[in-house]
Amino acid sequence: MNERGKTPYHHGDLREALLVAAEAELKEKGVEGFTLRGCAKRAGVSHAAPAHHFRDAGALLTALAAVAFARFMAAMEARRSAAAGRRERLVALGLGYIDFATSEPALFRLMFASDRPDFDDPELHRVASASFAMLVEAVAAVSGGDPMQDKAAVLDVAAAWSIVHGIADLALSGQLKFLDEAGFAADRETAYRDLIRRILPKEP
Amino acid sequence: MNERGKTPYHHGDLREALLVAAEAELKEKGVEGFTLRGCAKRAGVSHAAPAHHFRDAGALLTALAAVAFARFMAAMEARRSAAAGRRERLVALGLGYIDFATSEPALFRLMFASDRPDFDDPELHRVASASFAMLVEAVAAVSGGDPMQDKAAVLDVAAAWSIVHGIADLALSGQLKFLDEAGFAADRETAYRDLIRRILPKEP
DNA sequence: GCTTTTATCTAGACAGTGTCAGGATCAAGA
DNA sequence: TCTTGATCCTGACACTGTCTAGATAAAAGC
Repeated sequence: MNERGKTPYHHGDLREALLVAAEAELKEKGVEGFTLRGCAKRAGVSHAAPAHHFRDAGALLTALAAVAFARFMAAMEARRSAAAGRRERLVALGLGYIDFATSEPALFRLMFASDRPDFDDPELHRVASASFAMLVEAVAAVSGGDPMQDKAAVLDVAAAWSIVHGIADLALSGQLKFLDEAGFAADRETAYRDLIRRILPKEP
Repeated sequence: MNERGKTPYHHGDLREALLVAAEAELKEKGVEGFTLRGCAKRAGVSHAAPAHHFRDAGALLTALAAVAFARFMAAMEARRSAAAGRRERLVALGLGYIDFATSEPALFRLMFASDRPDFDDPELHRVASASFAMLVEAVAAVSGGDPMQDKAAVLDVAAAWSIVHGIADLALSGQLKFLDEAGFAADRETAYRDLIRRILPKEP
């Protein structure tokens, strides 16, 4: 350590600092403008330092995608826990999905529309599967059947995921602006709610 | 021209050749691995030659996205014209949407999940709007109201686009494989059809 | 016909990128 | 104290996109 606040030779927790830097880099430059050297500069470290913590740029993005999935699940959980009733909890889960996509577009693109992360990575695969399981569980609570056996329940899962993912991806790329011009500017959420409810299995 | 088949100094139609090369480059390397120099090499031309036809790499991808939208519309039209009945024609349009996404994943990503094309470009904006209009028209034929005025009809458009886009994007990134394991391997199309039908406005 | 203009393409250079090799620094254990 | 291993830096390499200057050929002017 250097006693007078100067930058010490060893960072302390460079791995964590690089993840923070990578997120900032991603938000500012986008997935396609992302730069490993830029991350190193943000973390105040030489351009080759990241290699000691991440094999290459893809590995850093893989780790970042993993923490993004964790926050993604938190966003869904936040909405779900505030809702009452099985149907409303599923709708809330979808709204959380959309919340995350629109508030963290860069991370969402990294997770669902990029080839740079290694999706065979065990940790990333784990959190991605966990978020999928959240959805399956919420759908099962509504439709009744076991979504991994009952053919109709499988379609319920696909329908729920597709409508929510479609809304999220289109909203993220600014392609649902026509909703505002039609009077949904004040609260798009009402519109989203209506859309999600359309695919729910019929009330018994 | 050089009479004995050697490469002439002037290409003849380099602009078109670059678009072909760019498509091959995109399919092979993906949006994030796309290289302008690689396109030049594929077209058998020096690395700086493309500058005379496209301002920069983004302009080439913008032009490519425009031709991709044209083919996108053709894929939807092919399905629609083979279907009978207003509802079935809308479903068919959606299947064409999904057809294109799964058969041309790189182009689809370029069109809907990339920041590299300039979507303010007049030509690109034109074809993108045209494909949107196709969808609006097909929905209007089913729901009755004017989708740009009637609030309910606007939601019908958003619902149709979202479910179809969601299916397309998830299928493209291999995230609907669970459908196969549930018995839809033989014909996913049946599953897609069922999903799209769920969001259609109720039959009168 | 011949010259001049214009469009097209090549060659070379520059800064910036990811990654590799070799050396410097420092904490911790022998 | 000395050695070991982890951490970080400097320098280099082959690439990238883009800029410049010059070469080539087709078209236009006379």
